[in-house]
Amino acid sequence: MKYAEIIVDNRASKLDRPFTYSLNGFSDTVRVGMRVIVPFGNGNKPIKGFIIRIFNELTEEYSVKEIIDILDTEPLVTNNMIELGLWMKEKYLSSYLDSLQQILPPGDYKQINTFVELNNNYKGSNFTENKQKIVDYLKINEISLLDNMKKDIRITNLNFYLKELADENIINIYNDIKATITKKYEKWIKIDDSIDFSHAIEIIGKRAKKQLSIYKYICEIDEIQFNEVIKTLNTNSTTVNSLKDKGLILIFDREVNRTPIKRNISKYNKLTFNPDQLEVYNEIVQSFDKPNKKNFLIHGVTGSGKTEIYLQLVEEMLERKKDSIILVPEISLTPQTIDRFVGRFGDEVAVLHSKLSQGERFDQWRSIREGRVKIVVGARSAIFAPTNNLGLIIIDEEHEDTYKSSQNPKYITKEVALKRNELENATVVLGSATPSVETYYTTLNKKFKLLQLNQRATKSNLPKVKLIDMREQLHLGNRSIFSIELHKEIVKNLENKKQTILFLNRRGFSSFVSCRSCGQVIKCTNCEISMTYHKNINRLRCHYCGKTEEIPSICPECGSKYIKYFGIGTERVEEESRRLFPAAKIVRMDSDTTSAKGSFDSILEDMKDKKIDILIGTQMISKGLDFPDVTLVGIIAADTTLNLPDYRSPEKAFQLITQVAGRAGRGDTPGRVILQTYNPCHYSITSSKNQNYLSFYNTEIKLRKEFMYPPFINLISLLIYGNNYNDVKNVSGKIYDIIKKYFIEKYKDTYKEYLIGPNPAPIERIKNSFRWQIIIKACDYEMGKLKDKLNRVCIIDEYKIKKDGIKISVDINPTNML
DNA sequence: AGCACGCCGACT
DNA sequence: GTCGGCGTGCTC
Repeated sequence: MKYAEIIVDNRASKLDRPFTYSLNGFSDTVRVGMRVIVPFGNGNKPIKGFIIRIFNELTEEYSVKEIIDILDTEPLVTNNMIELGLWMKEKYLSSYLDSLQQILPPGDYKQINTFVELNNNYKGSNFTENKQKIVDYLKINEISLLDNMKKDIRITNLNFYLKELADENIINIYNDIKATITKKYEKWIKIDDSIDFSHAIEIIGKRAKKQLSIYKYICEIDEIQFNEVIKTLNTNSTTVNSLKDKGLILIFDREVNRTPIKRNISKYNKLTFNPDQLEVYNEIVQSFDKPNKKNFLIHGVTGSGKTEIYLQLVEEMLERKKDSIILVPEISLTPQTIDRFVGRFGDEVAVLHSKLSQGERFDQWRSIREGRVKIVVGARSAIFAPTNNLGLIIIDEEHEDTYKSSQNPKYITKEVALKRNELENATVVLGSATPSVETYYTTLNKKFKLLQLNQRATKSNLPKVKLIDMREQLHLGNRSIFSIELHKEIVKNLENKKQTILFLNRRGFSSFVSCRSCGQVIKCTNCEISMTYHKNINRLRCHYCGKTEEIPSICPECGSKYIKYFGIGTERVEEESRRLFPAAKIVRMDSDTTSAKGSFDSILEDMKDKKIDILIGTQMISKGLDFPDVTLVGIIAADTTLNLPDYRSPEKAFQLITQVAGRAGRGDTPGRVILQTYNPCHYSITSSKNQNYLSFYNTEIKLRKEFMYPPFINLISLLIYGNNYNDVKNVSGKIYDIIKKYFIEKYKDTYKEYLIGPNPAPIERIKNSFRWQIIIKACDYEMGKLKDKLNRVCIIDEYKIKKDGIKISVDINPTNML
């Protein structure tokens, strides 16, 4: 007899474990990776399940049920991918379902429905009241979906009565798999013109205020997507539907274009390597033929031509009939990057990025699974691309935060890539101008082979960086956001018809607003975060929950009139630039100006065509952009990232400055960088001035060792959050006490160095949710035991400490500790 | 998370 | 005897 371990499709944490079923009649056809329908629970409700293991002998005695049906004719994914998913579950303490979701095809394209109908030749009457209700319902509705039935007749134990009726042969119950059409249509709304406005207002009535505002809104724009109305007006489908019921709007289906943006991408021709590039390339290619594959880190300065190496490695893979996955951070998944791969390899590339619709994503996934494309370019989740014969994984800009998933499973892409390689015997190549401290450390410890590119590919020199101490500017009487030097350089650049990039890692106009009389800072009422002034909407905005608010004219705390704006954002930089350089063409690029689809691309297009003199932006402009006419980069305030309460902030500051500086002087004219700071002596700043990675690394790694931070130790962050402050605090305390026992045993009275908390998180409240934190420091060898403990305390909730509305997030080696 | 079971109290 | 309400415990 054969049995299968099945993960059942139910999000309850208590059900997140394998259940064993007998395969019985399906033994021959069923395989690991297929979905099945199984009877579950007391009522044997048919639900979906996913097979993760098949075996022959039952080791424990318990009654097993038989599976009802198989949903797939072929496994959805390979065994390797399932193993990868199960590995992630252990590694990052996530649920089975969350981990498997990553490796399964995007979206659920089949649904199971249970139907109920009256038996044609049923006889009988004199039912008890509840049974009569059911029979009456079925007389009207004929074949009914069980789910709908439950909504319509509210009887407790409905299933019990249904079962009795079925046993008495009065009704039939069966389940059916209904293929939901892969999303080709979207719901749209338009106004029914046959009703004039004033009449419509009458129909809506005085009480339905929300409906009125929706109606007015749609009147203005004529046609709009259903979901968009709900999102922008912050309403729900019921409210919108009631307008439909009143006959005022029409809801119709519109076909969605499933082909991802097909622009005319010109051929991107093969470039000739310089000697450095060739050496790196050869070293990697030679390793392909060796039985024990090596992994590599390419540490190459900005503009050293890493992309061309990637391209030719991929080409080599194609010749070997093997697949490649190229990962890039989402923000550098710009048309520029895509163009290079599509321009070189054409239709053989699948591009996976966050702007794809569900259907597009599914199409791409399938074309990879079916072997129609052999190259995948995408953001972090592309590491799960279902390639058939993987040979190479490239992770570009390896140090980027976006390679750490913020949702469960909170995986680290690099680690997943290494695991995939282990399973499929491929090669991993990491690339960065500023490798993460952890990666560099492991590289020096021989986990990767270090390959260096110290020259720019075009032989242009790295830009000269000039450090400006902004405190001195103040002494000189310059209170502008531009130092005298930066101002001079911009003027010079404008005269020479060269392009300038101004970088500031903060959007909005001013970073906070406070009262000069009492010092009160205006904070978001949902989050414990100071609000940012946005001049274009003339309101305050919270960058965490997005809420906007009027600017108070008097201080809400003390009533004084002296409200003042402090700190600068990109909007302010834009305004100052326009004032100082009225003739220049100035464009600001941050998430406020690029929310509309295509605006990002069009700004880059304008930049390329030299329609822009000064580009102002946030992180968004720090990565991957390659414009030969940018000769000046101004970093308005290098300190913004430096002062965050996170052990990684010096590293992030160094990386950001180096990356931004690298945008300058990529063409023939040498580049200049003006770096304005209030901390000119900080090692992050001085190292980035000289673009000296090693000097930064050597200082940083010493500090990490001294203060016990990764890579010398693992950090585990437990975040306990919920709307009730006391519950959050109490649950945090209880968790802490349980873990404390474990740590005291081990470390006696020094345990507080390894178990920190429970404390309010640096951001105490987000969207009205209170947040407490426990930080654990753990060595590699004790991770297994500790994770098991955490799993039982926080996830399975063995000690029954969870409360309704309280959630716990476990993050193994988080990148974001706020 | 459902769902059934068991117990209790209300209503008939 | 029948039903609803609520607490508890289980799901291969």
